[in-house]
Amino acid sequence: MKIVPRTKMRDQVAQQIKEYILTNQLAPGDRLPTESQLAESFGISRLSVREATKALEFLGIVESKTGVGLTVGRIDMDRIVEHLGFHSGLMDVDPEQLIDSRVILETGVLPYVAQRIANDPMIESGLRELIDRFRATRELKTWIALDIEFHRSLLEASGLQPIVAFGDLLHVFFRRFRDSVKQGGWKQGIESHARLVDLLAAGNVAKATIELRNHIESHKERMPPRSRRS
Amino acid sequence: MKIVPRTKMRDQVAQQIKEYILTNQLAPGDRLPTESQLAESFGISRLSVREATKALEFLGIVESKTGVGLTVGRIDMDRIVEHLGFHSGLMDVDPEQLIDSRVILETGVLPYVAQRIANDPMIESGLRELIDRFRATRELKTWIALDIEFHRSLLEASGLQPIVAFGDLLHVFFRRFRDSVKQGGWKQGIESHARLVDLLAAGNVAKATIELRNHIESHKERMPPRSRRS
DNA sequence: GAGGAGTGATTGTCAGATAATCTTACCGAT
DNA sequence: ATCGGTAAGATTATCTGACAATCACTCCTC
Repeated sequence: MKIVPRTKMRDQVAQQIKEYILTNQLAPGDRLPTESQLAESFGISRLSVREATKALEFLGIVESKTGVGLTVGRIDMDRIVEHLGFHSGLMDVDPEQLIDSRVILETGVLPYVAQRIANDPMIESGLRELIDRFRATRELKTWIALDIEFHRSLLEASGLQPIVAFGDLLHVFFRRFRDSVKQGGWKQGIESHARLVDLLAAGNVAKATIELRNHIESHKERMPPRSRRS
Repeated sequence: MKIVPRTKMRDQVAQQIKEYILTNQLAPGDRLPTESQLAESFGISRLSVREATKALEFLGIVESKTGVGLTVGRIDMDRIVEHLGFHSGLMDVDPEQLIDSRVILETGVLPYVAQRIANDPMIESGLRELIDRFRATRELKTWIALDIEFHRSLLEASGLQPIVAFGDLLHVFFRRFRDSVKQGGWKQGIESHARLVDLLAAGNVAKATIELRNHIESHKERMPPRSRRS
């Protein structure tokens, strides 16, 4: 009788590979042992090692190139977000929570954005250029793309990488509702964005916060037909 | 010369499996074709299918049970966070950005927390119980654990699932510096937490925000020995 | 009718082999 | 002597076939 590996073999292997990287202080690009060496050192077949490495490669933790070997992967948030986004159709997050979370992130960065605008005029001109492109467009499709880009640029303007990553993640969940948002305020949105940048450039963070919060929360009214929560 | 399969076989397979789930509108728990069936329908060997499914399983998109088959997986944010957290040792995020991001998340939820405290006394008592345990402990190790739990409970008290998930993610990045934080204010931290709950219970969000911001930012002074940025 | 043994289906793991691709070193031509 | 190409070695990519482990279900027995 064996208390056996409740955890599957490949998970253990994946864990060991990760620990190997950590204990040896490997940096992205560094080489890992070959599949055969790993298999031998772990005392398992090469196939199990492969399944583990393939899974890790899928996550971007390692990279494998034919004829070269395994290397430690570079961070690749996009890849994670892509796969996570797949779940957006499956997981039911309360739409209102998504909006509230967005409010927290975007209004939270405003003080930092205002400060960086004061020190670097390029940031303001970048945002204003986006608004000009807003006013030029007539197509709904491009308008949506610009809207996404604007809000992302806002987060980027804070210089806080983690927040930008969180924003990307949130956005993926939002895609699910994108259709229901389209009928909403259009020109209204443009002017709101413009006012926001004006207020930020003037250093009026308090009013900018109110402006942005109203802008985002205006989505609440026209988003959830109903939420089917258990 | 062939422009041919730039993308590796298993990535194509993984993509096709994901599309299969989408086009057939499968919900978590629904069964997928067997590995053999997938292999045959894709015209490849079962092993390649396996590598794809194993990778997807690693991400939590599918689940496989011996003797049963493949089923569509349920969302598992913890799993993603676990693997993402691994990158924290590799990617060098500016410690100051981590702190700023924390400030945004935790102060951002305070209005929601205050509102929920007003409606549900259980939330306040939960936080106060944590503080009591703070005062009872003498060990640094448990103190750190409690500190983590307190800040997580704060985010949870907002009822915003996405923000809690982001907080978990941030926390993983923080682990790297945990050692350097330990010498910092100890009793000081307890009292700060206590004051925070008092202010929230009184509905004074503005002062609570200031209290929390100061508390978190106090870490800045004793965190970064140096950052080796390229 | 209920419970247990058996059977089939499916995944888990292994071994071995061949193809594709990259690195490196060697060798020849200029 | 230097440059370029080619061949050999190394390593991953993929396939074939097989056997073990586990689970669901049926059927048989009591």
